[in-house]
Amino acid sequence: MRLVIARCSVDYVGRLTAHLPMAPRLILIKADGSVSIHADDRAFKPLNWMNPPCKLREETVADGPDQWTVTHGKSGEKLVLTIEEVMHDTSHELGKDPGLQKDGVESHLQELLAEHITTLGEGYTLIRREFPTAIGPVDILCRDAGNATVAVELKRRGDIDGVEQLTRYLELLNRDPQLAPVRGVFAAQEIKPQARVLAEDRGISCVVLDYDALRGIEPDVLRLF
Amino acid sequence: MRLVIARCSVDYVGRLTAHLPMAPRLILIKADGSVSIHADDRAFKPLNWMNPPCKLREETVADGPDQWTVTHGKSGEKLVLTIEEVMHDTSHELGKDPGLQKDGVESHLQELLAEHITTLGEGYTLIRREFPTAIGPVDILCRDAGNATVAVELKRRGDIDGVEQLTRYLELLNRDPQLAPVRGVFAAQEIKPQARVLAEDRGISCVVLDYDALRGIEPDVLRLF
DNA sequence: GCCTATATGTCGCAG
DNA sequence: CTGCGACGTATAGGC
Repeated sequence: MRLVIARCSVDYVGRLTAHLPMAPRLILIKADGSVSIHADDRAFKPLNWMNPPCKLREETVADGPDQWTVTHGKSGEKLVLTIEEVMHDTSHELGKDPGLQKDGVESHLQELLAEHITTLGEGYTLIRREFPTAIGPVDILCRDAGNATVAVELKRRGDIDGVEQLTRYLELLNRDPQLAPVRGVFAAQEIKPQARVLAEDRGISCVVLDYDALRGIEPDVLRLF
Repeated sequence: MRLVIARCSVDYVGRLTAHLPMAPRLILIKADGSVSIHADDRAFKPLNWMNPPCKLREETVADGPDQWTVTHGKSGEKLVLTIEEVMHDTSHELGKDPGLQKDGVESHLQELLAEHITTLGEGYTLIRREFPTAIGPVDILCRDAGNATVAVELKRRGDIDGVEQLTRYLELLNRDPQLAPVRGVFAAQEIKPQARVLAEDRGISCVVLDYDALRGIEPDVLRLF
Protein backbone atom coordinates (compact mmCIF):
# COMPACT_ATOMS: atom_id res chain seq x y z
CA MET A 1 0.00 0.00 0.00
CA ARG A 2 1.33 3.36 -1.04
CA LEU A 3 0.22 6.55 0.64
CA VAL A 4 0.71 9.78 -1.20
CA ILE A 5 -0.30 13.21 0.02
CA ALA A 6 -0.13 15.60 -2.89
CA ARG A 7 -1.55 18.68 -4.47
CA CYS A 8 -3.30 17.26 -7.46
CA SER A 9 -6.11 17.69 -9.90
CA VAL A 10 -8.02 14.71 -11.20
CA ASP A 11 -10.03 14.01 -14.30
CA TYR A 12 -12.24 10.97 -14.61
CA VAL A 13 -13.71 9.90 -17.92
CA GLY A 14 -15.82 6.80 -17.92
CA ARG A 15 -19.35 6.16 -16.81
CA LEU A 16 -19.50 9.91 -16.46
CA THR A 17 -17.12 12.81 -16.74
CA ALA A 18 -15.83 14.39 -13.54
CA HIS A 19 -13.19 16.86 -12.55
CA LEU A 20 -11.42 17.67 -9.29
CA PRO A 21 -9.71 21.05 -9.13
CA MET A 22 -6.13 21.27 -7.87
CA ALA A 23 -5.98 20.75 -4.08
CA PRO A 24 -4.09 18.72 -1.47
CA ARG A 25 -5.48 15.20 -1.14
CA LEU A 26 -4.63 11.65 -0.16
CA ILE A 27 -3.91 9.27 -2.99
CA LEU A 28 -4.19 5.64 -1.98
CA ILE A 29 -2.54 3.05 -4.20
CA LYS A 30 -3.22 -0.51 -3.15
CA ALA A 31 -1.44 -3.75 -3.86
CA ASP A 32 -4.08 -4.85 -6.35
CA GLY A 33 -3.37 -1.72 -8.41
CA SER A 34 -6.54 0.08 -7.42
CA VAL A 35 -6.39 3.81 -6.78
CA SER A 36 -8.57 6.05 -4.69
CA ILE A 37 -8.43 9.75 -3.94
CA HIS A 38 -9.65 10.97 -0.57
CA ALA A 39 -10.50 14.39 0.81
CA ASP A 40 -10.27 15.08 4.52
CA ASP A 41 -13.88 14.17 5.22
CA ARG A 42 -16.36 11.35 4.78
CA ALA A 43 -15.11 7.96 5.86
CA PHE A 44 -16.69 5.79 3.28
CA LYS A 45 -16.60 7.26 -0.17
CA PRO A 46 -13.51 8.45 -2.02
CA LEU A 47 -13.76 11.55 -4.17
CA ASN A 48 -12.54 9.55 -7.10
CA TRP A 49 -11.38 6.00 -7.59
CA MET A 50 -10.57 3.21 -9.97
CA ASN A 51 -11.50 -0.34 -9.16
CA PRO A 52 -9.28 -3.28 -10.00
CA PRO A 53 -8.25 -4.55 -12.38
CA CYS A 54 -6.53 -1.39 -13.49
CA LYS A 55 -3.07 -0.08 -14.30
CA LEU A 56 -1.19 2.99 -13.10
CA ARG A 57 1.29 4.69 -15.37
CA GLU A 58 3.43 7.52 -13.98
CA GLU A 59 4.73 10.06 -16.45
CA THR A 60 7.30 12.69 -15.69
CA VAL A 61 6.73 15.69 -17.87
CA ALA A 62 9.91 17.61 -18.53
CA ASP A 63 8.55 21.09 -18.13
CA GLY A 64 5.45 20.65 -16.04
CA PRO A 65 3.67 18.67 -13.39
CA ASP A 66 3.82 14.87 -13.35
CA GLN A 67 0.89 13.02 -14.77
CA TRP A 68 -0.44 9.72 -13.47
CA THR A 69 -2.86 7.79 -15.59
CA VAL A 70 -4.99 4.96 -14.25
CA THR A 71 -6.69 2.86 -16.87
CA HIS A 72 -9.32 0.23 -16.30
CA GLY A 73 -8.64 -2.82 -18.39
CA LYS A 74 -12.10 -3.79 -19.54
CA SER A 75 -14.28 -0.73 -19.57
CA GLY A 76 -11.78 1.81 -20.88
CA GLU A 77 -12.48 4.13 -17.97
CA LYS A 78 -9.65 6.48 -17.26
CA LEU A 79 -8.44 8.54 -14.34
CA VAL A 80 -5.83 11.21 -14.94
CA LEU A 81 -4.01 12.80 -12.00
CA THR A 82 -1.95 15.91 -12.42
CA ILE A 83 0.51 16.05 -9.55
CA GLU A 84 1.75 19.51 -8.71
CA GLU A 85 3.48 18.83 -5.41
CA VAL A 86 4.11 15.70 -3.36
CA MET A 87 4.07 16.29 0.39
CA HIS A 88 4.30 12.68 1.50
CA ASP A 89 5.00 9.39 -0.20
CA THR A 90 5.46 6.14 1.71
CA SER A 91 4.93 2.48 0.93
CA HIS A 92 3.97 -0.27 3.35
CA GLU A 93 3.81 -4.03 3.13
CA LEU A 94 0.54 -5.23 4.60
CA GLY A 95 0.01 -8.72 3.27
CA LYS A 96 -3.27 -10.41 2.60
CA ASP A 97 -6.05 -9.53 4.99
CA PRO A 98 -7.76 -12.34 6.91
CA GLY A 99 -11.08 -10.69 6.09
CA LEU A 100 -14.19 -9.55 7.88
CA GLN A 101 -16.34 -11.87 9.92
CA LYS A 102 -19.97 -10.80 9.93
CA ASP A 103 -22.75 -11.82 12.19
CA GLY A 104 -25.79 -11.70 9.97
CA VAL A 105 -29.08 -10.14 10.84
CA GLU A 106 -31.29 -10.86 7.84
CA SER A 107 -31.12 -14.64 8.01
CA HIS A 108 -31.46 -14.53 11.75
CA LEU A 109 -34.62 -12.48 11.45
CA GLN A 110 -36.06 -15.10 9.12
CA GLU A 111 -35.20 -17.88 11.53
CA LEU A 112 -36.81 -16.06 14.40
CA LEU A 113 -40.00 -15.21 12.53
CA ALA A 114 -40.35 -18.75 11.20
CA GLU A 115 -39.92 -20.02 14.71
CA HIS A 116 -42.50 -17.62 16.09
CA ILE A 117 -44.82 -17.43 13.15
CA THR A 118 -47.76 -16.50 15.36
CA THR A 119 -46.18 -13.06 15.58
CA LEU A 120 -48.13 -12.50 12.35
CA GLY A 121 -51.39 -13.54 13.98
CA GLU A 122 -52.96 -16.19 16.12
CA GLY A 123 -53.30 -19.62 14.56
CA TYR A 124 -50.64 -19.09 11.90
CA THR A 125 -48.68 -22.19 10.89
CA LEU A 126 -45.44 -22.43 8.95
CA ILE A 127 -45.36 -24.21 5.61
CA ARG A 128 -41.68 -23.57 5.00
CA ARG A 129 -38.89 -21.01 4.79
CA GLU A 130 -37.33 -20.20 1.41
CA PHE A 131 -40.27 -21.72 -0.43
CA PRO A 132 -38.96 -22.26 -3.98
CA THR A 133 -40.64 -20.74 -7.02
CA ALA A 134 -39.56 -20.27 -10.63
CA ILE A 135 -38.57 -16.67 -9.95
CA GLY A 136 -36.79 -17.26 -6.67
CA PRO A 137 -37.51 -18.41 -3.14
CA VAL A 138 -40.31 -16.85 -1.07
CA ASP A 139 -38.88 -15.93 2.33
CA ILE A 140 -41.66 -17.59 4.31
CA LEU A 141 -44.79 -19.42 3.23
CA CYS A 142 -47.40 -20.13 5.90
CA ARG A 143 -51.12 -20.51 6.55
CA ASP A 144 -53.34 -18.24 8.60
CA ALA A 145 -55.95 -19.29 11.14
CA GLY A 146 -58.47 -19.82 8.33
CA ASN A 147 -55.96 -22.04 6.51
CA ALA A 148 -55.42 -19.55 3.71
CA THR A 149 -51.93 -19.41 2.22
CA VAL A 150 -49.79 -16.43 3.18
CA ALA A 151 -46.53 -15.40 1.49
CA VAL A 152 -44.19 -13.32 3.62
CA GLU A 153 -41.46 -11.09 2.25
CA LEU A 154 -38.94 -10.22 4.91
CA LYS A 155 -36.66 -7.21 4.94
CA ARG A 156 -34.61 -5.33 7.44
CA ARG A 157 -35.72 -2.13 5.75
CA GLY A 158 -39.02 -2.30 3.94
CA ASP A 159 -38.66 -0.43 0.68
CA ILE A 160 -40.70 -0.26 -2.50
CA ASP A 161 -38.45 -2.85 -4.11
CA GLY A 162 -39.52 -5.40 -1.52
CA VAL A 163 -43.20 -4.78 -2.29
CA GLU A 164 -42.50 -5.32 -5.97
CA GLN A 165 -40.70 -8.54 -5.19
CA LEU A 166 -43.58 -9.82 -3.08
CA THR A 167 -46.07 -8.78 -5.75
CA ARG A 168 -44.24 -10.91 -8.31
CA TYR A 169 -44.28 -13.90 -5.98
CA LEU A 170 -47.98 -13.47 -5.23
CA GLU A 171 -48.85 -13.30 -8.89
CA LEU A 172 -47.00 -16.55 -9.50
CA LEU A 173 -48.22 -18.37 -6.41
CA ASN A 174 -51.82 -17.44 -7.15
CA ARG A 175 -51.60 -19.35 -10.41
CA ASP A 176 -51.09 -22.53 -8.42
CA PRO A 177 -54.52 -23.96 -7.62
CA GLN A 178 -53.00 -25.93 -4.76
CA LEU A 179 -52.07 -22.71 -2.99
CA ALA A 180 -54.43 -20.01 -4.28
CA PRO A 181 -55.67 -17.74 -2.98
CA VAL A 182 -52.38 -16.48 -1.54
CA ARG A 183 -52.27 -13.35 0.57
CA GLY A 184 -49.15 -11.24 1.03
CA VAL A 185 -47.51 -9.98 4.17
CA PHE A 186 -44.68 -7.46 4.00
CA ALA A 187 -42.66 -7.77 7.20
CA ALA A 188 -39.71 -5.57 8.11
CA GLN A 189 -38.02 -3.91 11.04
CA GLU A 190 -38.86 -0.61 9.41
CA ILE A 191 -41.32 0.14 6.62
CA LYS A 192 -40.97 3.24 4.47
CA PRO A 193 -44.18 5.29 4.05
CA GLN A 194 -44.09 4.97 0.27
CA ALA A 195 -43.68 1.21 0.50
CA ARG A 196 -46.61 1.02 2.89
CA VAL A 197 -48.82 3.00 0.52
CA LEU A 198 -47.93 0.75 -2.41
CA ALA A 199 -48.33 -2.44 -0.39
CA GLU A 200 -51.71 -1.53 1.01
CA ASP A 201 -52.86 -0.36 -2.38
CA ARG A 202 -52.15 -3.89 -3.57
CA GLY A 203 -53.87 -5.56 -0.65
CA ILE A 204 -50.62 -6.54 1.00
CA SER A 205 -50.55 -6.17 4.75
CA CYS A 206 -47.58 -4.62 6.49
CA VAL A 207 -46.05 -5.89 9.71
CA VAL A 208 -43.32 -4.07 11.58
CA LEU A 209 -41.08 -6.53 13.39
CA ASP A 210 -39.37 -5.83 16.68
CA TYR A 211 -36.10 -7.71 16.40
CA ASP A 212 -35.26 -7.48 20.09
CA ALA A 213 -38.73 -8.58 21.12
CA LEU A 214 -38.61 -11.52 18.71
CA ARG A 215 -35.22 -12.48 20.03
CA GLY A 216 -36.55 -12.01 23.53
CA ILE A 217 -39.27 -14.59 23.09
CA GLU A 218 -36.89 -17.50 23.11
CA PRO A 219 -35.15 -16.94 26.44
CA ASP A 220 -38.53 -16.25 28.00
CA VAL A 221 -39.94 -19.51 26.75
CA LEU A 222 -36.86 -21.33 27.96
CA ARG A 223 -37.20 -19.70 31.31
CA LEU A 224 -40.84 -20.71 31.66
CA PHE A 225 -40.36 -24.37 30.93
CA MET B 1 -5.94 13.70 7.95
CA ARG B 2 -4.06 11.16 9.99
CA LEU B 3 -2.58 8.06 8.43
CA VAL B 4 -1.83 5.14 10.67
CA ILE B 5 -0.43 1.81 9.58
CA ALA B 6 -0.82 -0.64 12.42
CA ARG B 7 -1.37 -4.22 13.39
CA CYS B 8 -4.87 -4.09 14.75
CA SER B 9 -8.04 -6.03 15.34
CA VAL B 10 -11.41 -4.37 14.99
CA ASP B 11 -14.82 -5.02 16.43
CA TYR B 12 -17.93 -3.32 15.13
CA VAL B 13 -21.20 -3.41 16.99
CA GLY B 14 -24.12 -1.56 15.47
CA ARG B 15 -26.43 -2.42 12.64
CA LEU B 16 -24.71 -5.79 12.77
CA THR B 17 -21.82 -7.33 14.63
CA ALA B 18 -18.51 -7.78 12.82
CA HIS B 19 -14.95 -8.71 13.70
CA LEU B 20 -11.61 -8.23 12.00
CA PRO B 21 -8.79 -10.48 13.23
CA MET B 22 -5.42 -8.96 14.12
CA ALA B 23 -3.50 -7.93 10.98
CA PRO B 24 -1.61 -4.96 9.53
CA ARG B 25 -3.94 -2.37 8.03
CA LEU B 26 -4.34 1.29 7.18
CA ILE B 27 -6.36 3.35 9.61
CA LEU B 28 -7.59 6.61 8.14
CA ILE B 29 -8.69 9.34 10.52
CA LYS B 30 -10.18 12.34 8.80
CA ALA B 31 -10.67 15.93 9.90
CA ASP B 32 -14.40 15.41 10.41
CA GLY B 33 -13.63 12.65 12.93
CA SER B 34 -14.62 9.82 10.65
CA VAL B 35 -12.54 6.66 10.70
CA SER B 36 -12.03 3.98 8.08
CA ILE B 37 -9.95 0.84 8.05
CA HIS B 38 -8.49 -0.33 4.76
CA ALA B 39 -6.86 -3.54 3.63
CA ASP B 40 -4.40 -3.57 0.75
CA ASP B 41 -7.03 -4.25 -1.89
CA ARG B 42 -10.28 -2.86 -3.28
CA ALA B 43 -10.26 0.87 -3.91
CA PHE B 44 -13.72 1.78 -2.91
CA LYS B 45 -14.88 0.05 0.19
CA PRO B 46 -13.16 0.07 3.57
CA LEU B 47 -13.16 -3.11 5.64
CA ASN B 48 -14.74 -1.18 8.46
CA TRP B 49 -15.63 2.42 9.05
CA MET B 50 -17.55 4.94 11.08
CA ASN B 51 -19.38 7.77 9.41
CA PRO B 52 -19.44 11.28 10.80
CA PRO B 53 -20.52 12.58 13.16
CA CYS B 54 -18.50 10.37 15.48
CA LYS B 55 -15.88 10.58 18.15
CA LEU B 56 -12.54 8.80 18.60
CA ARG B 57 -11.22 8.08 22.05
CA GLU B 58 -7.70 6.66 22.43
CA GLU B 59 -6.99 4.65 25.54
CA THR B 60 -3.59 3.50 26.65
CA VAL B 61 -3.88 0.30 28.58
CA ALA B 62 -1.07 -0.14 31.10
CA ASP B 63 -0.37 -3.78 30.54
CA GLY B 64 -1.69 -4.47 27.10
CA PRO B 65 -2.40 -3.10 23.63
CA ASP B 66 -3.92 0.35 23.16
CA GLN B 67 -7.60 0.55 22.51
CA TRP B 68 -9.29 3.08 20.25
CA THR B 69 -13.01 3.48 20.46
CA VAL B 70 -15.06 5.25 17.82
CA THR B 71 -18.61 6.07 18.78
CA HIS B 72 -21.36 7.34 16.55
CA GLY B 73 -23.35 10.11 18.20
CA LYS B 74 -26.89 9.30 17.13
CA SER B 75 -27.13 5.59 16.53
CA GLY B 76 -24.90 4.33 19.32
CA GLU B 77 -22.86 2.30 16.86
CA LYS B 78 -19.41 1.50 18.07
CA LEU B 79 -16.07 0.56 16.56
CA VAL B 80 -13.33 -0.76 18.82
CA LEU B 81 -9.76 -1.02 17.53
CA THR B 82 -7.16 -2.95 19.42
CA ILE B 83 -3.76 -1.63 18.37
CA GLU B 84 -0.92 -4.06 18.80
CA GLU B 85 1.82 -2.28 16.90
CA VAL B 86 2.02 1.04 15.11
CA MET B 87 4.27 0.99 12.04
CA HIS B 88 3.48 4.46 10.77
CA ASP B 89 1.65 7.48 12.09
CA THR B 90 1.60 10.83 10.30
CA SER B 91 -0.79 13.76 10.17
CA HIS B 92 -1.37 16.12 7.29
CA GLU B 93 -3.22 19.38 6.87
CA LEU B 94 -5.34 19.23 3.75
CA GLY B 95 -7.94 21.93 4.13
CA LYS B 96 -11.41 21.94 2.69
CA ASP B 97 -11.73 20.25 -0.68
CA PRO B 98 -13.16 22.28 -3.55
CA GLY B 99 -15.29 19.25 -4.39
CA LEU B 100 -16.06 17.11 -7.39
CA GLN B 101 -17.58 18.55 -10.54
CA LYS B 102 -19.74 16.00 -12.28
CA ASP B 103 -21.10 15.94 -15.75
CA GLY B 104 -23.75 13.69 -17.14
CA VAL B 105 -25.82 12.85 -14.07
CA GLU B 106 -29.56 12.43 -14.03
CA SER B 107 -30.39 15.80 -12.56
CA HIS B 108 -28.53 17.53 -15.34
CA LEU B 109 -30.21 15.37 -17.95
CA GLN B 110 -33.55 16.27 -16.42
CA GLU B 111 -32.81 19.97 -16.64
CA LEU B 112 -31.74 19.67 -20.24
CA LEU B 113 -34.70 17.58 -21.31
CA ALA B 114 -37.20 19.80 -19.50
CA GLU B 115 -35.65 22.76 -21.25
CA HIS B 116 -35.82 21.07 -24.62
CA ILE B 117 -38.96 19.02 -24.14
CA THR B 118 -39.63 18.97 -27.87
CA THR B 119 -36.81 16.45 -28.09
CA LEU B 120 -39.59 13.98 -27.29
CA GLY B 121 -41.67 15.18 -30.22
CA GLU B 122 -42.98 18.28 -31.88
CA GLY B 123 -45.55 20.28 -29.94
CA TYR B 124 -44.66 18.85 -26.52
CA THR B 125 -45.12 21.21 -23.59
CA LEU B 126 -43.78 20.88 -20.06
CA ILE B 127 -46.20 20.63 -17.13
CA ARG B 128 -43.51 20.33 -14.50
CA ARG B 129 -40.41 18.51 -13.35
CA GLU B 130 -40.55 16.33 -10.24
CA PHE B 131 -44.34 16.11 -10.38
CA PRO B 132 -45.33 14.86 -6.92
CA THR B 133 -47.36 11.70 -6.29
CA ALA B 134 -48.00 9.59 -3.19
CA ILE B 135 -45.39 7.08 -4.27
CA GLY B 136 -42.75 9.60 -5.26
CA PRO B 137 -42.08 12.33 -7.80
CA VAL B 138 -42.45 11.73 -11.54
CA ASP B 139 -39.31 13.00 -13.26
CA ILE B 140 -41.13 14.99 -15.93
CA LEU B 141 -44.81 15.45 -16.64
CA CYS B 142 -45.73 17.05 -19.95
CA ARG B 143 -48.32 17.15 -22.73
CA ASP B 144 -47.92 15.98 -26.28
CA ALA B 145 -49.05 17.78 -29.42
CA GLY B 146 -52.57 16.37 -28.96
CA ASN B 147 -52.62 17.67 -25.38
CA ALA B 148 -52.51 14.16 -23.86
CA THR B 149 -50.58 13.80 -20.60
CA VAL B 150 -47.17 12.15 -20.81
CA ALA B 151 -45.13 10.91 -17.83
CA VAL B 152 -41.39 10.69 -18.45
CA GLU B 153 -39.04 8.54 -16.42
CA LEU B 154 -35.48 9.61 -16.89
CA LYS B 155 -32.37 7.52 -16.31
CA ARG B 156 -28.77 7.67 -17.23
CA ARG B 157 -28.90 3.93 -17.79
CA GLY B 158 -32.31 2.56 -18.65
CA ASP B 159 -32.83 -0.61 -16.67
CA ILE B 160 -35.82 -2.78 -15.81
CA ASP B 161 -36.16 -0.99 -12.48
CA GLY B 162 -36.86 2.26 -14.25
CA VAL B 163 -39.63 0.68 -16.33
CA GLU B 164 -41.21 -0.71 -13.16
CA GLN B 165 -40.99 2.69 -11.56
CA LEU B 166 -42.69 4.37 -14.51
CA THR B 167 -45.35 1.67 -14.60
CA ARG B 168 -46.26 2.42 -10.98
CA TYR B 169 -46.53 6.12 -11.70
CA LEU B 170 -48.68 5.52 -14.76
CA GLU B 171 -51.07 3.33 -12.85
CA LEU B 172 -51.48 5.99 -10.20
CA LEU B 173 -51.68 8.95 -12.55
CA ASN B 174 -54.26 7.23 -14.68
CA ARG B 175 -56.62 7.13 -11.74
CA ASP B 176 -56.68 10.91 -11.77
CA PRO B 177 -59.46 11.98 -14.14
CA GLN B 178 -57.80 15.39 -14.50
CA LEU B 179 -54.76 13.77 -16.07
CA ALA B 180 -55.91 10.46 -17.58
CA PRO B 181 -55.16 9.06 -19.98
CA VAL B 182 -51.45 9.29 -19.23
CA ARG B 183 -48.90 7.83 -21.60
CA GLY B 184 -45.39 6.78 -20.53
CA VAL B 185 -42.03 7.64 -22.02
CA PHE B 186 -38.85 5.94 -20.83
CA ALA B 187 -35.91 8.17 -21.66
CA ALA B 188 -32.27 7.30 -21.06
CA GLN B 189 -28.81 7.70 -22.52
CA GLU B 190 -28.70 3.96 -22.88
CA ILE B 191 -31.58 1.49 -22.72
CA LYS B 192 -30.93 -2.15 -21.88
CA PRO B 193 -32.57 -4.59 -24.31
CA GLN B 194 -34.60 -6.24 -21.53
CA ALA B 195 -35.86 -2.90 -20.33
CA ARG B 196 -36.89 -1.95 -23.85
CA VAL B 197 -38.80 -5.20 -24.32
CA LEU B 198 -40.60 -4.76 -21.02
CA ALA B 199 -41.40 -1.12 -21.69
CA GLU B 200 -42.75 -1.71 -25.17
CA ASP B 201 -44.75 -4.67 -23.92
CA ARG B 202 -46.46 -2.25 -21.60
CA GLY B 203 -47.06 0.37 -24.23
CA ILE B 204 -44.31 2.61 -22.94
CA SER B 205 -42.23 4.26 -25.59
CA CYS B 206 -38.45 4.38 -25.31
CA VAL B 207 -36.32 7.35 -26.18
CA VAL B 208 -32.53 7.22 -26.27
CA LEU B 209 -31.12 10.61 -25.34
CA ASP B 210 -27.94 11.97 -26.83
CA TYR B 211 -26.47 13.90 -23.96
CA ASP B 212 -23.94 15.76 -26.02
CA ALA B 213 -26.56 16.70 -28.58
CA LEU B 214 -28.93 17.88 -25.87
CA ARG B 215 -26.18 19.90 -24.33
CA GLY B 216 -25.22 21.08 -27.77
CA ILE B 217 -28.61 22.55 -28.51
CA GLU B 218 -28.13 25.52 -26.28
CA PRO B 219 -24.83 26.82 -27.64
CA ASP B 220 -26.13 26.18 -31.15
CA VAL B 221 -29.26 28.18 -30.49
CA LEU B 222 -27.17 30.92 -29.01
CA ARG B 223 -24.94 30.85 -32.03
CA LEU B 224 -27.86 31.04 -34.42
CA PHE B 225 -29.54 34.00 -32.82
C1' DG C 1 -34.34 17.36 11.08
C1' DC C 2 -36.48 13.57 8.51
C1' DC C 3 -37.36 11.50 4.05
C1' DT C 4 -36.40 9.91 -0.60
C1' DA C 5 -33.87 9.09 -4.86
C1' DT C 6 -29.37 8.52 -6.83
C1' DA C 7 -24.89 6.27 -7.28
C1' DT C 8 -18.73 6.03 -11.58
C1' DG C 9 -22.55 2.80 -6.04
C1' DT C 10 -19.87 -2.07 -4.84
C1' DC C 11 -20.21 -6.91 -3.93
C1' DG C 12 -21.56 -11.61 -4.15
C1' DC C 13 -24.23 -15.27 -6.09
C1' DA C 14 -27.00 -17.88 -9.21
C1' DG C 15 -28.45 -19.03 -13.95
C1' DC D 1 -21.14 -13.03 -18.54
C1' DT D 2 -25.53 -11.04 -16.91
C1' DG D 3 -29.04 -10.20 -13.98
C1' DC D 4 -30.67 -9.58 -9.37
C1' DG D 5 -30.69 -8.55 -4.53
C1' DA D 6 -28.27 -6.91 -0.40
C1' DC D 7 -25.43 -3.53 1.71
C1' DG D 8 -23.58 -1.48 8.54
C1' DT D 9 -25.17 0.65 1.57
C1' DA D 10 -23.42 6.37 1.66
C1' DT D 11 -24.65 10.79 0.15
C1' DA D 12 -27.04 14.75 -1.72
C1' DG D 13 -31.14 17.43 -2.23
C1' DG D 14 -36.16 18.59 -0.64
C1' DC D 15 -39.53 19.62 2.57
